[in-house]
Amino acid sequence: MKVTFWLLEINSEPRDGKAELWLWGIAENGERVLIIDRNFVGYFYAVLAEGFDPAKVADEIRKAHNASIVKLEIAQRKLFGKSVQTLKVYCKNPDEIARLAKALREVEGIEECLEDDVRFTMQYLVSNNVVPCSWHEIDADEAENTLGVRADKIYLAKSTPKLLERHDTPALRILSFAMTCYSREGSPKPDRNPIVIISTATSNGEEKQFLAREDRDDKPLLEQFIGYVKKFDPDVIAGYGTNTTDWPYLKERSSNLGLRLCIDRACTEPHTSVYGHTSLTGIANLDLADFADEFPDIKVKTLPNLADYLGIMKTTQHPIIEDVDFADYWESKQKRETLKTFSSENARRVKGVTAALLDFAIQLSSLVGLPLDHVMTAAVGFRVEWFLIKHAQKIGELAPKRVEQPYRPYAGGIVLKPQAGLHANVAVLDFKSMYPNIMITYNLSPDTYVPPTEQEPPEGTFEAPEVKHRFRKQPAGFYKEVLTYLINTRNEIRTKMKTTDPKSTEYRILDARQKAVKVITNAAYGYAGWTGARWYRKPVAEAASAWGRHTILSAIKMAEQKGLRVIYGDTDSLFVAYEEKKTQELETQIKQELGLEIERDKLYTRIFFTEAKKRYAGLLPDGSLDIVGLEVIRGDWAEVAKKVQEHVLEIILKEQAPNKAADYVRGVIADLRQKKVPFRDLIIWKTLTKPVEEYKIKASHVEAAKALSRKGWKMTVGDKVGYVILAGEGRLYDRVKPYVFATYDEIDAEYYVTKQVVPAAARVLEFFGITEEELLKPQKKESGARSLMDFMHG
DNA sequence: GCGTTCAATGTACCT
DNA sequence: ACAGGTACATTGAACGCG
Repeated sequence: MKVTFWLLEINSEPRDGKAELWLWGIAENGERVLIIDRNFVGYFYAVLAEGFDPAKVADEIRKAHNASIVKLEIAQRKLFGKSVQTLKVYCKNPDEIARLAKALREVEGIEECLEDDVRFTMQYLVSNNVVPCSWHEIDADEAENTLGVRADKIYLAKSTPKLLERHDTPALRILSFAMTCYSREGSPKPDRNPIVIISTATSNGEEKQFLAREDRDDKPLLEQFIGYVKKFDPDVIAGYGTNTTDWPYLKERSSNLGLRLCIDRACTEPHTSVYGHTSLTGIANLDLADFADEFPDIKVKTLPNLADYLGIMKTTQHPIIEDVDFADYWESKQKRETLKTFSSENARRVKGVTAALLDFAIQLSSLVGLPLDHVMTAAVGFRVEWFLIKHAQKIGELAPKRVEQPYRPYAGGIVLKPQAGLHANVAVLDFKSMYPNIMITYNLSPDTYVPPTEQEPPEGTFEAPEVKHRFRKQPAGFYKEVLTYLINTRNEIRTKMKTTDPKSTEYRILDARQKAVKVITNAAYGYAGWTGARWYRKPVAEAASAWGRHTILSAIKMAEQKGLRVIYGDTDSLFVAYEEKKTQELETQIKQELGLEIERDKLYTRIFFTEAKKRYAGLLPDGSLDIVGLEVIRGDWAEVAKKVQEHVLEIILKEQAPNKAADYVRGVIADLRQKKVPFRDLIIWKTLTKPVEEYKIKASHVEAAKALSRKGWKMTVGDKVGYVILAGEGRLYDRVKPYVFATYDEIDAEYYVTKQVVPAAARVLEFFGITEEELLKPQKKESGARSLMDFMHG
């Protein structure tokens, strides 16, 4: 019979010395189905050296390794665009692939073995064009559920799933949860600290809370939670920080209490898989902490901050409780209620964030071909890479080996020195997807690269400026094909969106899909220059940036010839004193002469530049402020300084009143000294970028991290450490305390005045003749301050 | 021995 | 574990002084 299903998850299971694939899906009628495919045989390619007879080499191999080999095929493939003769070696047991490939590398006539490093499930997906989070049709027989798995129907595959052209998503059952542990000695340890609360919120609107007993016995809690998950039978389980914290904790805690944490659909325990993430058989396990990385605006990546940022739950209205206070809250009768509320709100936050971001994750998964629960944990480079591998398969290109490459940096984009000060009517002209378009235009790709030793091919080459790397004009290279496909696809989606109701589900999915396509498109250049990439070729990235520099420099020349004043520029953007006609002419000329499109992005009513590059603030016609690079948008400055600088910029850009701004700053300084500024505005956050013991110098955030460590808090690389500066003698790093341990009385207000507020304000005001010293003087000084017109350009 | 100078270190940002 | 270009604060050793 024919079964139409949407692929949620995939895993492989050993069976009789072979392996079968389990495809977990949702059928059109809403049934949860497991399709077992026993027909797929894993393989790898043995690339033949030139001049060897494939048949003879194949015979040799058969003789030596007959037991492990199911089938041997002679296959013509491409490697970096070059035609190669290969033997496709099918192995009975996928576990033997790596071993056999290693053995075959020693065989005479075999140059290299490829794709032996692609995991079995991924090989199945890629080679059959089976795509996660997409619909397929398959010919299958229904089988009895003798496996004890949780599925409405089980089928045995009779054919390969056939991908269908549709992008809708079935209604998924989603379980969101949040967990709270009790510990008096820092980070909870599963061998001694109980889980006291687990809160859940499901997609069907149910909310539950599981509590430890009064004696903090959490065995019943765990049993109830496990039972509840089984009963609800989710397709997706979402949480925050679950891969690193919750799942390992739940697993170890269960085991210590003599319980088995079998909540997945095969009734096995969660297993740690590649990328350090947790897999639940038949269920997509989503850790929203991985999603937080998609939002650079969120500086301190916590669940409440993520939910706040997405407008799901404001931290101002639903206050957070710090980890260090959990034990106290649990022990007090009254506070425990607050903690319980906080916990259920966290489950609700998880639910809200999941609802907001799942569309994107699903579309990214279906675009790059990685299963849903892997795609968000995968680093950007791997997302691009899987997309490329999927595409390579379609055109008979082999996935090259990842080869250890020495890191050799190369020149990047050009940044112009800005014309410092205030400007009115400044337009930003941006090159549209500059690097992808350059790669397409000049056919930059590993397979089109012509090394210096090679002769000029008859079809001719594009030669990059400065670096002189050459690329064949024909045929279209791998990157060119992929990027063209991506750009066309995005345009098609965006065209379709124009005729779709913006409130419809379809529109939402299209928008998520075009975003996913954009992410992959924009990451392709970086991928090409990443030494870890399978398709790494330094000249490709180096040529792209060289052409980028050439392009922007040419554009500047053209602008200036037209009398357009260029105020600033960075890599692919030009800031010009806006003149409509000249700007339009420039757009046309650039399109004609450089073959690249530039578009007018923003038009600033006024814009302020410091002397420094990459730092400015502009006022848009709608009255909003765009602040770039300055302290306001940096996560490692105290909030008090950021607020002051933002307000100063607003006064400057909107009212052009530096003295008013200075008075405002003096007011905040006075508040600070009187301790009227909220404590939370004094916290400084910095990331731990390496293990504490590896630092060569004493740094404030490292000292704060050590203090947390001493109290039992586990500090790991990537953690953000929040600390405050205390009054006292000595080096800064000696006057640091994690904010969760500090009281307001200990604070060194003077530090925040002289090292935070004043420098942040002076960064802007110094251009208007107001120095740090003047800001520190209690009274405003009328004389000497010049009129703003003296600072205005044009 | 003490203050000053400056390269090194570290973080976070921009495109 | 996608690229390079940039600003800035703080540390800590070298430096200068005499």
